[in-house]
Amino acid sequence: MFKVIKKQGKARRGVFTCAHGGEVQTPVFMNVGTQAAIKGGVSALDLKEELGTQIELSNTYHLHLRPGDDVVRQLGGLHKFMRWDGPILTDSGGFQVFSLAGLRKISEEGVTFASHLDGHRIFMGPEESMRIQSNLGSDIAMAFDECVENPAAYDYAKASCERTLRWLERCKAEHDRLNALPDTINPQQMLFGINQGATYADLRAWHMQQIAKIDCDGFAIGGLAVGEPTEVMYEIIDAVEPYMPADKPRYLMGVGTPSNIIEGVARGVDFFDCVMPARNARHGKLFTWSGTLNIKNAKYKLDESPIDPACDCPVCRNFSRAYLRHLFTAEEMLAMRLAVMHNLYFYNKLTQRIRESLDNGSFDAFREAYSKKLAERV
RNA sequence: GGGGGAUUUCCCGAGUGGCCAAAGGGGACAGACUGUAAAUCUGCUGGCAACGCCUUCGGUGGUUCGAAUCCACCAUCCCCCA
Repeated sequence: MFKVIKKQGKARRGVFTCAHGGEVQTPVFMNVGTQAAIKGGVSALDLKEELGTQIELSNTYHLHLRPGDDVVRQLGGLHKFMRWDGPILTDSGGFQVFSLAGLRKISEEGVTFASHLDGHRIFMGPEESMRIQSNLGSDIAMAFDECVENPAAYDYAKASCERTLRWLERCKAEHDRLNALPDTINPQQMLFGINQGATYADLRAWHMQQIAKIDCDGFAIGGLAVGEPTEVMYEIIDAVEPYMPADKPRYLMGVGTPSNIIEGVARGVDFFDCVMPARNARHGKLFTWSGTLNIKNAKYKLDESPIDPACDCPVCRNFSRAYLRHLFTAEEMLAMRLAVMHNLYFYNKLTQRIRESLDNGSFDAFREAYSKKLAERV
């Protein structure tokens, strides 16, 4: 269930309702916990109590491998397993078709992976992905797609997105069947379709029109931020957006930087997710309201100020840059935990401020003030 | 007192006549990261008016066209025998 409550240009302020956790305010940034954990030592309790997280995202391929979706099902589903009672979106494994390109083979039926853990063969097609996600009991299941690396040859991109369309039809049928079973973990699980077509506007538009005919609960733009320049990504969003159903949520998968998110909202996107805040945090790159900084830099050795004086996250309220830098230098695991907490809080706060600006009609001013600034170096 | 071994660029440690400003680690410094095979990966680490020059392998003085590498003495440290 999704409702747009306010618009400014193409930007949308909305409310999305899930079986777990009730309402999600959009635009929203989903916090990535691939293996049912936020990397860097952050738990669902931190997400709930400290970081302002609305939705958590986990991964079908990774949880199928370990601990096994059958195990998660026996333990009562992903929500209970990881102690997160808010909404969960599961990615389908389609991204692994891209990220594990050297370890898989694609056919019409689906994809055969060589496990990145031990090399054993795993077959995942649309039906398998839906069954795994049903076992996980997530609130939103993503369709099984092929995420194609950019740049891609036109003919390949065309054949691939045609196949992804056929896969979506199979996903939809299997998803409906699974939701209707009496012992389904989450019978209210929703399904989002995914648009593909590489960097070709005509393929993107055609594909979007086709998948829009299938009764999904939302639609995603996939296959972006995978090699193409940022400007091309924006052009593709602009090319696809007119064909995305206005009454359903739009999700730009795997994106992105704070600026990407602001620009995505300006182009009509409601949902985002990205590993960037967590991964960059683990590597010492932190986001602030005046740009990014690398906390490992020598210049912070004696800096008693917080990471960001304009931030009120638990880390900035308590710890200095000098302390954070020391923790990184000494390779204390607390360094990663604190850094990840700060960056996730920042991203969640970013979308909160975007929502507030949409509520009071000042989104254009917000975009003007921050879109470029957040990409600068402090 | 006698015998043997060692001293290398921030640290450890290769190098025993020219291909050596000197391998390889570490550390330091800096960068990358976009639906997570990432607590990972990359670059850089004597100086300069830099396609070349200058200084540097414990110190001083030699041998040689040429020395971190060979010789002499000195300094410091380690081991063995008294």
